[in-house]
This record gives sequence, structure tokens and C-alpha cells, in this order.
Amino acid sequence: MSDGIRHSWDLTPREAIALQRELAGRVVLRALPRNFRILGASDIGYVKAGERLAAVMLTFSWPDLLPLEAVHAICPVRFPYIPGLLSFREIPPLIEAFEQLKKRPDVLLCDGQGIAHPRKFGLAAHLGLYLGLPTIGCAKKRLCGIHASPPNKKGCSVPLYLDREAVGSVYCSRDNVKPIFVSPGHLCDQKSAERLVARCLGRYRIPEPLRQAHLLATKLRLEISISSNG
DNA sequence: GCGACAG
DNA sequence: ATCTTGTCGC
Repeated sequence: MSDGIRHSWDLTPREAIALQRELAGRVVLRALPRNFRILGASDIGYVKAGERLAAVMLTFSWPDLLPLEAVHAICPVRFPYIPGLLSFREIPPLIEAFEQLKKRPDVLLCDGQGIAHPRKFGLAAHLGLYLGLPTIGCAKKRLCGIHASPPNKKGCSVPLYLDREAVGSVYCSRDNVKPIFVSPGHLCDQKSAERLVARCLGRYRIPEPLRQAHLLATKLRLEISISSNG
């Protein structure tokens, strides 16, 4: 902490945007490895009116999705929430949590956009590039881009366009529910991203690994606010 | 100038 | 994200 290094998440919004433009050029889009062993899933919970962030990182065997590890990290908030700059806010605790895993996952599911982002550098892309790991962005809402309405049938999707380029897909993860937004982060492509998400779907709208991460983050948030105050 | 806007 | 109760639908 006293090494004088200015971390990339301590930038001004203007500097952060410039950095995104630069780093976006390093993102690699390609098919996911054919056979891998471990899938990761991460989520963030906000503690105490947004004073601190609780990151949860889970790993599962692939393709069985049996739980392997569960770790977490708590960090103070260092960056405000600004649409398009979410990664600068959430990456610190995510990295801390990731470093506590005994085994690195081969692919990581993230709660946010991948390249379906104004500068094609959403949370999943940023985290994947930082960790040198294949990542997939899976968001509950649209950040940017245009799309047709997908059929309300599980497994159906329509492309999400930014300018004239497909940057993700609007995916129906359950019959008659609002679609989710799937886009590759890093070392992944759209087809691989969609196929992986499809294999993670259970009874709910959110892919099971991400849903589990969210449940744990919520539980953690409660425990923390109880023990640190009250 | 008027909306839109991941978590 | 978080703050919150009941309520409509498969």
C-alpha cells in the first residue's frame, strides 16, 4: 500500500476512460478451450450504504457444477458508480478474492457486461485481461447497444448490436422472463459464451453459478453489517 | 437540450 | 447495488 504505485482503479473518470480505450485493444476474442475442469463465478455485495464492497468468488467442477471452493474479500469503496466505469469500482475486491483461491478456475463468469460496453471494455473484459483468464459477462440489464426482442422461450436469443457490430446477445434464460445480456469478456467469443451460459441454467433466470455467488454475497453482507455495528 | 445509463 | 410489502402469475 505504500509502494507509491497508482493503481488503475484510483484514476479520475477521464483517465479511466482513456485507459479503457487503450486496454480494449488487448482483449482477445476466441473460442473457449474445448475441455476445461473448473468454472468460476463472482459477484459483489454492497455493505453499509456502500461504504465497503464484499466480493465473492466461487468455483465449480465442469461440467458437473459441483461446488469446489468459496472465498470472499472485503474492500473499501475507492471509486464511484458511473455507468461504463463499473470495473474500476468492483475490480479491487474481486482480485483480492480471486487471489485466495487455491485453484484458479479455467473460465470465470462475471456479473456485468463483457464487451457489450461503450468502449468494448466492460467488467468481464477488464477482469479477464487483468487475470489473464477467459471471462464471460452476464448482466441483468442492458448498458448499451440495440436489439430486437428475443422470443420468450428458454434458449432463444437475438444479437446485441453496438454501431453495426454484434457485441453480445440478449438471451432468454427461462420461459417468459426478462432476458439476460451475455457477452464475451476476454479469451472467449460469443458462441462459447452463450453455450457455457446455456449449460449453467437451472430453474432460475440467473445462471446457477452466478446465482449462488449472489446468494453468498447477500448472506455475507448481512453478517458483516451485524458484526461491525448494531 | 433531452434521455439513457452494468452494479 | 440497496431500501422494502404485498401481490400477480406460472
